[in-house]
Amino acid sequence: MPAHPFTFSRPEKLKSQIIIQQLFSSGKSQLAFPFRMVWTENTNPQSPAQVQVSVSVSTRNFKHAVDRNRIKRQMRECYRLNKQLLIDFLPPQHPQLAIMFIFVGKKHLPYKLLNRKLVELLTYLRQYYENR
RNA sequence: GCUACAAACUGUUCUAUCGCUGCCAAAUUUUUGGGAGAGGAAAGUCCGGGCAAUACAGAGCACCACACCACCUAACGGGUGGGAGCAAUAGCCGCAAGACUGUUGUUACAGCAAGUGCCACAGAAAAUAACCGCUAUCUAGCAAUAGAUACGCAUGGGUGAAAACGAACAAAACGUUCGCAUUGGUGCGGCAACGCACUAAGUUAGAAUAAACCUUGUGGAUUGAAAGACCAAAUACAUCGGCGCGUUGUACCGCAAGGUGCAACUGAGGGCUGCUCGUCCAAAUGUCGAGGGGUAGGUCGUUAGAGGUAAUUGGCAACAAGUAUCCUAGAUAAAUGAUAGAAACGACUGUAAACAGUACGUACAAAACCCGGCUUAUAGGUUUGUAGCCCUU
Repeated sequence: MPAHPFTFSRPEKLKSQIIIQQLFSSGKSQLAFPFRMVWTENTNPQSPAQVQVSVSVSTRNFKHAVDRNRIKRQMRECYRLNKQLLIDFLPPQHPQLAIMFIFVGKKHLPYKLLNRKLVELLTYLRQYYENR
């Protein structure tokens, strides 16, 4: 358990193109508007983190980079502040999780709503692994 | 003073909590402290250059770009200054066409006097022009007029963006005069584009069109940082080396040599461990080691540069020179933030005003190898210019 739990540093970011390809070809998916969560278990982890996360906003819905950046930053912030919901629960020997959050909304929404919906998704994921 | 337009400059600030990416210093193996962290366009990716790889004797064709002159620049299709054309406007000369001077705007501003194409609608006709008309001659007729002839006449009409360069006089007909385009000569001024003066020719060439083909001149290798250079796990593989590929029994197949299965022994070697012991795994298409190319991944390229800021000097200016001073982002599924509160400025409402209130607004927009431009977007504020309106003198 790190001293400051609300971090989001490099090992926690999902970057590998190969894992992301796996994610979309064989991952499971859950929708909670305006988010769509795709996740999978990574059996060959490259980093020590238990969960790797990435966020995405489509160019089709948001033409300007400014808008995409802002939404992505807010999504990362939501995850950073709420990730303990999931990580505290997972046992240490559990395989690494790779998660991608995709913003599927067409316009910008208030932060409080984004926060609530992301908590919803994390809670869903937690229950999914509890019931197995 | 207000409004509109154009250009230039500027383009929010602070606090708290929790974070992100480099750097520096401690501590030392993941913590602590310090300090840094988007733009005028970072955008569009439209030009030019650096840089890199590949290609390259030389020449031509094709293709693409550019096109008044001089200068600036690393270079440019960029910039500065100048010239010319065109348009508008004011003044002035002229009967008119048109000329001159000033101001403003504008031009892809070499060639249609090499060839080809095209020229809507209207109109007889849109480029070997004869519809109406006109002239001459002949015929008919008293005459008005009608008809015929001329390879007759571009001079009047209407159409059109344009009608055979334009105008005056005239339908005067192989016109006269004037003006302008164009072509040439001489002199003067200017680096040059070009200008001024004098002078000759002057309807020829449609005084249309080249952001029509084209012609002439000049320039241009191709691909872009996902360029390119280097390091390189695991797994698999080319290659090389060490050790090993054994013994016994039994069953089956086979004429035989031999092969296959099962069991036991041996144990090259490996795992567990810091080492030994121990224990487990392990047998022939084996195992251990070396090893090259090379994948994931990483490092460099990569942020000190045609750099910024001052005043000085030279230049009308773009810009240049030396001097002083400053160091100012470096991510890579891509950091530079999120949330809360306050302030400032503005808007609206109330009010004479101060001021108060507000679920109000604070633009355009995010670096991605680096520079120089161009183009486009931009709330609010400041300055300058132009135009209009109102007030005062």
